[in-house]
Amino acid sequence: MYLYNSATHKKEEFQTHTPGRVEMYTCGPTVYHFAHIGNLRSYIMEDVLEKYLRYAGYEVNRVMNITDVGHLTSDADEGEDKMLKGARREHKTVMEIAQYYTDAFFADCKKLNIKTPDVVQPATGLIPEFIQMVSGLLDKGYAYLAGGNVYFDTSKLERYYVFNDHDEEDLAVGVREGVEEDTNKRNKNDFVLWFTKSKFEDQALKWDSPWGVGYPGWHIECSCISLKYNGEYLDLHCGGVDNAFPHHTNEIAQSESYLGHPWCPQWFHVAHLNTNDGKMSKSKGEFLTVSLLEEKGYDPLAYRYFCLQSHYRKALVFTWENLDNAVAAYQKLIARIAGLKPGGDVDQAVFEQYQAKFNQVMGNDLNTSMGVTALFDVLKAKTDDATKLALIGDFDRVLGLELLKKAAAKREENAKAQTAKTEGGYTVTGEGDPAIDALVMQRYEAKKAKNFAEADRIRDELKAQGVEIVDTKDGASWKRV
RNA sequence: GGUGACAUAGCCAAGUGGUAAGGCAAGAGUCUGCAAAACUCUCAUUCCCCGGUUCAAAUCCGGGUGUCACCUCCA
Repeated sequence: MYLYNSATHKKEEFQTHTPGRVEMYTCGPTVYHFAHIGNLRSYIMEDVLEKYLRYAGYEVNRVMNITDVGHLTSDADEGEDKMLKGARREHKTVMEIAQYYTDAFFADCKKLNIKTPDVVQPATGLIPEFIQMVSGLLDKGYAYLAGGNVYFDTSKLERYYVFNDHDEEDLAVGVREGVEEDTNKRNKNDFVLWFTKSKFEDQALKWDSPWGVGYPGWHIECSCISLKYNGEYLDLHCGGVDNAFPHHTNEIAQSESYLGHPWCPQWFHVAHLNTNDGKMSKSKGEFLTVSLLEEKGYDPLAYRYFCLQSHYRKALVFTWENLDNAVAAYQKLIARIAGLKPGGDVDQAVFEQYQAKFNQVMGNDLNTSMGVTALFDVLKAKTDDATKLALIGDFDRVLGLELLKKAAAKREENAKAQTAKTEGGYTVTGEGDPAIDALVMQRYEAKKAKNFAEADRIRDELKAQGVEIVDTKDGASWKRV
């Protein structure tokens, strides 16, 4: 497969350290609040990537961290810990908050059909390992103590800016009001590995360490968790684009300095979900969650479809109109699949032909938009329904839209309609409610008498009850919607 | 100020040098008393702009412009 690699700025053939096996790491959520649908876009695309890798025959070991400590609102030893902020907002302990939002995160993932990673590791569960790594970096001379904190010395590296061509001189520090430069730092981009001194005194979670009681910096957790569960050679690291600098840059600095050899050659960055005025963000206050979509009557999987229609490396603009567009497309797709008749033999030649095409587009930098198009191509293909259903089921192992399941449910719903009444060649089919059958028949009588006002009145009355009439060739059918 | 990504119809988009896929929306038709649903058809001489290379450019090169992101915590 070919994947765009943000470390080299090129599309490259995907390679693994151990043939056939992918060591994959994905940055997980900071569990101080609900994930918004912009956050979830990344997890959806990573999920599709993981599923495609498995589909393509790789064995995948996917690791994800849960940031439940040490995530400052700023890198400059300033501001508040996000976890603590969340806890204070809700009058709960930090650990209660972490558990609550971790559960909420995975509940959202489930609704979006995002597979839980093979390993999920909360940062607070690995403190001794963090300390060991920080000690190692100090021993090797890559870190220094200043003002009570341990910092990573970026000047010790030959190449620190791996994702872009920053010139240290040009980096703006404290761009935003209220962020002060940390004067303990020797270089502009040095970052904290371990805090013992913080400007806020009531940090809830603290651990003893060789440098005093404190807590880890944000970046160390990902390096350390990956090292523990993926081993010394990581194949693929994923995350949102905003993490490329400084978070991923710092991870590389730490990991390679500690290990003494190259660490992860391939980086997969997902672009943001934007609103009309820039990216969706928690710091802006209002944000959309999966629950909110559900409250508004949206199927979370329609949002997944919305994301798949676009490419992961392209900013996607969220508007309700765009989502409605996706909902219509998703529902039509399901309705068309529901119209296919299950059973019968699969035409192997046709199956392989279409499968190869799907494989090719998905293997081309995860072209999900073309992957979705492949579904429509199958529907239009000149082959039998059994083959079409088999292909759709096969593609959906990667796309994760639960197409067969939804189509089967729809088919079942349609089957509930049973012949209820036939009079004078006019057949009313419905879900088995004689009262409604009678009304539909009354409407027919009114139509026959050219009393269209009455006929429309009955249609409106049924609609108010949530019953939809569909006129057919020789009668009418109704269903509850 | 620096760095990076992106720019194709009303919207989401494919396209990786050979003459603009697909989906949604819209319009027309069939059906219908009308509507809905369904089905059929239509819908970019042109790909942000200006140059260049080439028999041939949305695709390659140079120069602009615009949008977004990162340099603060964010997916």
